[in-house]
Amino acid sequence: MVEVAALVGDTARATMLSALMGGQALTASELSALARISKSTASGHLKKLIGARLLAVTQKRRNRYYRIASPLVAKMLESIKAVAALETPPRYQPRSIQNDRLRMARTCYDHLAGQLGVAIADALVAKGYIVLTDEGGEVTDSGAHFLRDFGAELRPKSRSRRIFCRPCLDWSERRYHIAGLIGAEIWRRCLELGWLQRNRNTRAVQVTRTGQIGLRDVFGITLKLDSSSSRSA
Amino acid sequence: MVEVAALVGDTARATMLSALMGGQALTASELSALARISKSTASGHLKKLIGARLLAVTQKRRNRYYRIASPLVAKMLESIKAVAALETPPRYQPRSIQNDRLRMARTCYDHLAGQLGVAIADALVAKGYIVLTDEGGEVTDSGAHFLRDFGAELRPKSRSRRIFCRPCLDWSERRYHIAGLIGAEIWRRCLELGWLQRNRNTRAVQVTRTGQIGLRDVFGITLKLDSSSSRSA
DNA sequence: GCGACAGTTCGGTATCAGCCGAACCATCCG
DNA sequence: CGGATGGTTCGGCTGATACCGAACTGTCGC
Repeated sequence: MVEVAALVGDTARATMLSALMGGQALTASELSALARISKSTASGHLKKLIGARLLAVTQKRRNRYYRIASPLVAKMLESIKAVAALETPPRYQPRSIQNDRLRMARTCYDHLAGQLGVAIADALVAKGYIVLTDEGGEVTDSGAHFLRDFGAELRPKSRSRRIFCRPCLDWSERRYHIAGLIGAEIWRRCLELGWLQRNRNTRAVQVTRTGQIGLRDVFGITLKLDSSSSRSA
Repeated sequence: MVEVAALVGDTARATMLSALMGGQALTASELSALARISKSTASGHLKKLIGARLLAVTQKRRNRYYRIASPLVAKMLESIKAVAALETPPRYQPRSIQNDRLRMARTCYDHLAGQLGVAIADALVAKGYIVLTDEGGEVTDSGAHFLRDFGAELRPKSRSRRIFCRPCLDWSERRYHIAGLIGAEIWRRCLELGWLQRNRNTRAVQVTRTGQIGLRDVFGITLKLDSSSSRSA
């Protein structure tokens, strides 16, 4: 336990892990650049993270692509971030276009987060398609129908008839969005439909023109795309 | 995020936090003894943990009682422990009566864990009283009936009709047990009935004579109380 | 083969954070 | 009041570890 936390408890390593929480695999060089440390230092850090099985790596051509080793690790990082967000006084970080983009829409390992993630969760709850509390979530019958129409693959993993969806506390919004199988499927499908696009080296997500229309028509979500985010309260 | 993880990433502090995960509030002296550090060092650590809102403190007479600040923090520690347990090669820690007791039955913040916790979860699942997957859990109608008969208070927090129960990955058993509202209620009721007893300064839980009978009759659980735990695979 | 690029290893430096004991403050109890 | 107990603050010590540059390995593409 100590070792794991200590690994996350270093700025350079935490930066790398955060970047990888975007869900994309990144190379050692990219990670060293993001963390603003020399390649040699980064190499050492990555070695430790691999050793502790927080990261996994695959060699492709002459690059080594690092990624979060498992959903369990992702969940842990989520929960650490959630606690850290609580602790931080309400708005300490300076506003910047970068931060605003992240607050707007970003990926969280394998699902959507930020205002968009929360908006989708809210919309589905409002329509009675899912039930979501801080202890758990579930897709209703009508919700399963709707999501299947949307194009999501909803095989419940185990034998259980129910399709659960895990709530994930959003550090920027302090509200829940949808993680787990359902969250991953929604994100996958949005990509597939060309509604959303990811940018390399950042967790921020772009909403395309068709995406704006689609999100409005299907989910009933209208996005205020200018950085007029309120953050009130 | 870094700060929070760094706080947990120190042996002395992690020991204290682990002890407090037993659910009981402990004094500074007790914590310093458990972590085997001087009072002055412990005082410094506790100050930091309070500052970061990982712990909360209440003064009672001339003692200061420290406790985990919130369920969110508890959840975070759980998840760190879960990852750490995966990483650790299967059975590195030496067997001891202490460890065996902990593996047998212990508290995890506000609910039961260890073989007993898993056994209860298994029993409830087998009888169709709850549904439990790695993404979430829920009490069925018959389960709600059963648990109410048992004496648990089952008010769903929000308006939603459903009663969720959060699954918590057990580091010693590598299986899920029941956390959240339901888990807390079961533990509370077991204490109330005198089935279980807690020991000061340890997370290990004692099963009383009546507890053995009650667990067998109500939940259908027979406990092998000798330390013949298998841990096979 | 030969630059160019990706990544690791090694040696040396320096900072940081944990640790303790002693002194100190506060509360309790006889 | 005075000794005992619980806890914090302070100053000084020390070990751990993050950091870098330079040298090295290996792979790619021309």
